[in-house]
Amino acid sequence: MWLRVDTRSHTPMYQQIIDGVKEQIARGNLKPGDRMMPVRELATTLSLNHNTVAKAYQELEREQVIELIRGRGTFVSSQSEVIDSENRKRELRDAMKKWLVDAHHLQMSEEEIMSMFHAVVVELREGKGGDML
Amino acid sequence: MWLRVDTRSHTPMYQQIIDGVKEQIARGNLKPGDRMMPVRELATTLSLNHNTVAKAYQELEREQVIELIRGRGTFVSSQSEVIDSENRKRELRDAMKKWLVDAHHLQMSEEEIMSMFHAVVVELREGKGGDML
DNA sequence: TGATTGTACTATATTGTATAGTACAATCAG
DNA sequence: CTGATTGTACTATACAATATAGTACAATCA
Repeated sequence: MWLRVDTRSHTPMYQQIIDGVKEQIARGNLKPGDRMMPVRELATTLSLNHNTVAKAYQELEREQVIELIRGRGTFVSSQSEVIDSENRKRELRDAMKKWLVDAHHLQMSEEEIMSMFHAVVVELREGKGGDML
Repeated sequence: MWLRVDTRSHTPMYQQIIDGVKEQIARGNLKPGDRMMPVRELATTLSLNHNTVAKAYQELEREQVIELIRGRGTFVSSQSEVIDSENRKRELRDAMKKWLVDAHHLQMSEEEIMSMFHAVVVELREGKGGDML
């Protein structure tokens, strides 16, 4: 079906859910208005506690990626974000810097870095067959 | 002088030290053979416990970025890494994917993404005036 | 009404992070 | 050799983040 979490990973499970949902939206596998799995159902599917899933969903709502409606369910937001974009772009820029520093430490040339960058761009642009959600 | 840590940040202080040292090496402000601050001195400078700094240094040594010599001090490694590069490149690729998904969620166009990417590359290439170390 | 769904608690356990203090070992300058 | 410096290695402690478990409540809808 869809999302997988890695229990052994160092990144928290609720964070993995957040990342996975965002990725599926980015891939177009989840579209605005789509209804998502209920917290309890996703929890049992992933062998997690429903509170953990709820935490992920609530963070996604805080970021305006999804909308939580009690009694009805969870839906992908129609205008996923827009807000807060300046702050988040600054964070993005910092993340990119850190990424490049690590790449430099791997002695990657600018050409190597560029080609890896483009490869991932292409993978995301056409690869609907993701392995996450 | 050099490195700063943000106590309120969610990223661990020892991790901030690791990132900062790597960045300074990437910038060329720290060169192979350079002697680094002793753990106790850096600890008091940053108002941290010496064990926290030692942990950061030991992780940097594990990654072969620096060399720790008891009684003498800490030195930037002459051949900083090379090892383990395949695994680390895979991690890098994953990080890049996550980054691009986030960028997509900020509704950044490929052109915007590219220009941010290049801006950071240039900043790292010529910007000796970093604010970290 | 009854099932489903999100929400909100409390309690508990585990892990990562960081501090504090102490002690030891290797190195080097004097 | 002495003494200071430096990295290393413990123990103990505290705190926060993460996750589980269980329960209960509120809104929605068939």
